Amino acid sequence: MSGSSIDEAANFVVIGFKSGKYPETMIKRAKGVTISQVADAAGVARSSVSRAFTRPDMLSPETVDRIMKVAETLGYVPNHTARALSTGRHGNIGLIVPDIANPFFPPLIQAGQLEADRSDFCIFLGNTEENPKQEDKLVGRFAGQVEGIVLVSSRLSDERIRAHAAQLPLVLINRDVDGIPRVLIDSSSGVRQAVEHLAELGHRKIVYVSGPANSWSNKQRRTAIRSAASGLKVDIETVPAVLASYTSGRNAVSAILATGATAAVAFDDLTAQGVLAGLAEKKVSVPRDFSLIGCDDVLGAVTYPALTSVSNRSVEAGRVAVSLLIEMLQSNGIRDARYVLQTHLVMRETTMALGYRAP
Amino acid sequence: MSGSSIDEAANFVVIGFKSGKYPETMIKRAKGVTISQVADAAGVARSSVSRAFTRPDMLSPETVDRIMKVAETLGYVPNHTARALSTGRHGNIGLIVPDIANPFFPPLIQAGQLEADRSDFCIFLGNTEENPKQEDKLVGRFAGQVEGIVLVSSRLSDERIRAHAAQLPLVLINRDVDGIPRVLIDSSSGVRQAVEHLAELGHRKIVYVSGPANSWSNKQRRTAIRSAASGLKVDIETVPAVLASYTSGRNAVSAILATGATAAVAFDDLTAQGVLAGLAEKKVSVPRDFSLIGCDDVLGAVTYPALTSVSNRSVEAGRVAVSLLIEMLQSNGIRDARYVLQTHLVMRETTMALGYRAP
DNA sequence: CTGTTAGCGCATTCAC
DNA sequence: GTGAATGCGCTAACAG
Repeated sequence: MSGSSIDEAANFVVIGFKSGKYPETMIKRAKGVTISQVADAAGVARSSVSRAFTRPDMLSPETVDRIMKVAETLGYVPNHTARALSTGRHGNIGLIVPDIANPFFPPLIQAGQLEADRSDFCIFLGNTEENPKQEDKLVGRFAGQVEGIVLVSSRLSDERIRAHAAQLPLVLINRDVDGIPRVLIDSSSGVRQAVEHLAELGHRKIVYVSGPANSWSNKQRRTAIRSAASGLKVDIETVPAVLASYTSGRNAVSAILATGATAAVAFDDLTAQGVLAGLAEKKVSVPRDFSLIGCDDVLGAVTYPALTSVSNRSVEAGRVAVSLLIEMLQSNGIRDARYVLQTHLVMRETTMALGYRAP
Repeated sequence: MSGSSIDEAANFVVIGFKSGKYPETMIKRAKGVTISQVADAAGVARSSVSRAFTRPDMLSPETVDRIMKVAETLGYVPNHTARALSTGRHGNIGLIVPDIANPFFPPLIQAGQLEADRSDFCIFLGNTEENPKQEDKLVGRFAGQVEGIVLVSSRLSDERIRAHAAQLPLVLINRDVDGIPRVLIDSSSGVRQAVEHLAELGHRKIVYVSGPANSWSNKQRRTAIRSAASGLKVDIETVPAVLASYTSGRNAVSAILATGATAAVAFDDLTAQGVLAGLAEKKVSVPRDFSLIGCDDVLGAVTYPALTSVSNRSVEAGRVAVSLLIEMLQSNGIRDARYVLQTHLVMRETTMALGYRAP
């Protein structure tokens, strides 16, 4: 293994391992049948073979048929790379996210993938680990081989984003840069509903368990909560959770209870889940003693008690962004589009009327 | 919008939308600075520019320096596609998974991505939606532009897998096809520990809430549970859950309780979470009245009560598979490797000694 | 309808 | 150490 990185994979067991090559039959890879070989075998010009695959309508049906048959038997498959060099179009788009492991993104990626597939585009996936430098690097690396890029929750500065947009078609998700096509998930609408819901239930003091300070969404949510509360005779207190995570939510519980609030809205579902655990530790029952609402609805339906949360629209965001990008690519036009997806409250089992509590 | 798919995105609001082109400064894309332009500007031959980027050691340091400087100011960036056509290597690998939205895969993808990045490879992501035909299609589409592919939990037949492997380097995860390099996550070791753990706690009747019938992992886990139980004086009953999901777990609860068992091991964490919810509905307290163990450890740490589960090793699997593939690519050799990653029980809060229960 | 001719941008022999 | 030619596999005018 010559000190390869695989060696570092501690704790594995190699059951079978044969070094050396495969038997003759397996090592032989179809080393790329070219268009010329097909042309020769079919007795036509190379361009006809090309046409048979790209514009069959330009050829007589019989010719197409014959070429296809020969291609089939020869095992010819068009070389995507060569085609791309010639046409300048490779049918690939890039999708760059900050953190695949965050449950918010996979559905978005999936939806984007599906949409790309509908137009026969392949997806390059990039994960920036929340690192702007890595993001820059990925965009550069993708640049040569994708026709456009969807940047999700970019951590780049507006300047860098503009710079990249000057190089190739770009669509943004959850980032509002003027002049660059973007789709925004407006969680404020859902957050507002959350506050109204809690107010209706009789809660008069609500705490917002905040998320990462540099997050666009966090800012948006905090603002929305404040503005919603101001018209409703309810007090808002903010408790920071440092990171958007389970543990920080759990750690925030003491501070939350200290405020005397009877309900909380958390920056996201992970944080809410942490709060839930912390509350249980302190024998505070949800929703009987305390109401809790999450955001992004990524865990709500699969945990117990089922978490009331704000919908995320990430599926639509992924779909619309990719669709928008492909449309730009195909029409070769750029449009200053700004889609805003509204969210709403998804009611489940973690909220309850205040009156229910022993007075 | 001419009836584009974006129109179908119900429930969105377009706040700003200007059709037409960008102002001059924005529509002008750097239409690809070529090696020739750099050569001219630097007063050298095209080949020298090429060398400056690929084999700087073949040029005098001053020349390299001058070329690089010119390239920089011109904004030249090597065209990946053209290079690929010329060299036959494009530095891309494909990663195909059945379902990105399943929380089991994202960490695996992330790890693979990270590993690829270390060797400057880009990743094509494919999502098959659990559909073999889609998987076949993706492999074909990728074939022209990746050097190798990692197939995760492939739903393809052994024959199809072999056929693809004859076309390009392939590495399998959780699929045991002889002759194809593969990395397997052996959940049986962890499941065995789970049974032993429950036995030590005094449980004498355990039910296995099974997963999808056609799943390699499900088969493996069920077998492991049986064999572990046989040496420990504990009874195993199997309750099917049809799908590996929250709702099917929730629906299985009646059947589970009907067996008279005092503990359960679920096919995966999602199912376990469903069981947890179903149990709570029936006022059965976990872990006081009933012990529960999940599999894959994807939710355990972020839910309440924290779920005892079997580790998944998906991160290592992704890392090792990609590393293996890249090694194959670079050494141009194929090896019949078979890595088996052992799992173990991760104890949290959903199991408890039977004796604790009121007798 | 189909064949001919040029490149796409780069890496890579060869010479010098 | 550097320049000049050739080709990777394919598409796209341009003729016929």
